[in-house]
Amino acid sequence: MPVTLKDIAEAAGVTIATASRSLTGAYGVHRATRERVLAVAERLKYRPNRVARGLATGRSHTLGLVISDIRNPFFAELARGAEDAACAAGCEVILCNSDLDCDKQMSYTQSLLEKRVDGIIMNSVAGLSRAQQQQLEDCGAPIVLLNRPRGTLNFSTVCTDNARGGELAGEYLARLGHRVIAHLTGPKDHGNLSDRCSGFLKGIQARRTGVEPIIIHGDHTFHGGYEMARKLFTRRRDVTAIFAGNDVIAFGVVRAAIENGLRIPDDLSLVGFDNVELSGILHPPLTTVHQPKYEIGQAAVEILLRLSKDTNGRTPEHRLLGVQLIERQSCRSLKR
Amino acid sequence: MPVTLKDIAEAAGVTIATASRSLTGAYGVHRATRERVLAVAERLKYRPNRVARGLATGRSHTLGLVISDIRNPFFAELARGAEDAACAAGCEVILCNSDLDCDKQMSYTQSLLEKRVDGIIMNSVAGLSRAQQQQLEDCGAPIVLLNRPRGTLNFSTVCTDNARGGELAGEYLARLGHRVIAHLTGPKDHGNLSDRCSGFLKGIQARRTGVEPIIIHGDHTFHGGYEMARKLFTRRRDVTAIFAGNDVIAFGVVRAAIENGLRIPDDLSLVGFDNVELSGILHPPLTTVHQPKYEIGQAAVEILLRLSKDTNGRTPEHRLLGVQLIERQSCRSLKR
DNA sequence: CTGAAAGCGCTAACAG
DNA sequence: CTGTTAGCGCTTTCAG
Repeated sequence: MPVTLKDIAEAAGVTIATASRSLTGAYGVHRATRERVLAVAERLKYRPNRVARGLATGRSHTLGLVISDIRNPFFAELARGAEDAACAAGCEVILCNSDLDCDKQMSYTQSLLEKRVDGIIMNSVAGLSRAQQQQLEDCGAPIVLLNRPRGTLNFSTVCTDNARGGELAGEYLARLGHRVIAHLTGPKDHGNLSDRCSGFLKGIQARRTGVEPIIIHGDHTFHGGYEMARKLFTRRRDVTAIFAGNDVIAFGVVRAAIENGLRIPDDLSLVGFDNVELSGILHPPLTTVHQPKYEIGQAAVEILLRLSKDTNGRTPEHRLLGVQLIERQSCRSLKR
Repeated sequence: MPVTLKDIAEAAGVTIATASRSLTGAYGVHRATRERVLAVAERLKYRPNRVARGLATGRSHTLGLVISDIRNPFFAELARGAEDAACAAGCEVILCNSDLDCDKQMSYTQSLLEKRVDGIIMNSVAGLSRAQQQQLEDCGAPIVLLNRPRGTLNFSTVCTDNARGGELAGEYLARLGHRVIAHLTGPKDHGNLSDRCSGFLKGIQARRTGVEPIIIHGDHTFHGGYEMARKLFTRRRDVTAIFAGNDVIAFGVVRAAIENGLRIPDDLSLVGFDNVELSGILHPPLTTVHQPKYEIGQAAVEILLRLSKDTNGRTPEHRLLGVQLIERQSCRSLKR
């Protein structure tokens, strides 16, 4: 049976009120008594019951992290950033894998709210019905989203500048002299990927440079990248560069290229997006747009922590994090 | 202000006791009243406060997962298995990254215990002092370890059969006709890796086959693999095969091989361990020992859940999960 | 500065 | 079958 506040109060010859005050470091306790209490607590190896404390204070010092899948290295890195930031602030993080399934997302958030978490980080609410989104908005706990949703929702957001990232990739390939550039991306309505796509179109400046963009939609997975690339190779042998919507798609492209006897970068230039750890390891090392994944997680937690303090004025906060083109060895210039 | 049990009791014209009984589905409630309560709860969108429930019942329906780093794909997969199993049982998982730092490990478990988690999954307690280990043993909550510690500790364990995995790798390479085989592994005292090493030595059956094993210790990371391989290549040009202690080490070997102009599998055969997703994507696809990562996570949660029920007879449970050699294209036979 | 007492929201005997 | 009554362990007024 764990030792409780009552135990240490008795042992120290005070009431549990002063014991509590001493332990929580509140003002208004004689120094001597506080030290006495602390000593007893130490001796008895007292461990406060945070469940009880949570019930009394209404704050659980716990955050919820609802992502699609922790096995996705992007989210693993993000989760690590979030967890480090939470840990530094004395909070814990509950991990939830939603697979972007609406029902799972809703039931996870429901459970988290029942546990009275101080805030929730979520992938995206794009797939949810309007009613579900509304339900989340007035759930009481602050929520930060990992994309930039259209519409004026009452959520905070942390997101990398996807449009700018796409633009960087487009500019870069156009500058290298590529004139037929394919962009392999995910489904049309995927917020982040769509932003990368429009950024890419802006970046190539087709009117001025005469670059022909080929946009292909598919699964934003390794297999999806592989399939999209395979089809592309049979249809358009004149493509000299590909911008993949993310690194994993790019890896699929690499595989398809190898199978088609295309060499990277000699026959085909390739740019990814994310800069997952693997991208630097792969052969050839992938040129890609770096996304500050760890920092996204950190920022989301910071926002949540701040928001969970002012219970009154909860103005949502929005952060757009910068991107960076990491030039490695998967692209070559077509200019002599 | 969230609606409480009291609210719905009043609205339904019963006491909170019957309300509670109706909601928790306990026996001894008239069907009609139960349904009335349920209807009211539904209408008022009642959400039980699990913190309060936890305080009253002593069970939090929360598990702690203390691993070294979620960015390690091995742990990500394991975490996913654990989370899925927990979710299916109506539990949540708190994620903690310890970096295998003793202090962090202890303070995380401390916090988890203060939150009254129903159980904890831990990487390993090998680095902890005897006193710290003892402290964990009588912490009250069941703990399952992800390795097979020496000594008779009061912990449960879930672990893959590392020795058998090493043996499979050794047998395989010897059978292909390799006669000088290097094993690149981590520090000497790393339980799991040591088991793989001894398994490997058993597998090659040096006495019968005449295989010469070369054991090299280093960092069990990409960089470590790269460094160990580089040194090896300068010292022993007669090595024709390498068994890497894990896939990440193997990736480092691949990189070093490329830089040294060695082709895999033509000039060098390579076997990994773990079968991380990447290993099938890499070029050439890596032959490796498959470890059921997802299942480890699942099994650990199952054990914890079972143990957290019988508060009395808590006999630790030990599970050793099978391994499998996944033959891909990173090895070749030296026999004609 | 410290004690007494009222909750936080829910569960679980124990009566009726 | 339902109500009454104690708590669970801690925080936090409100008095003294």
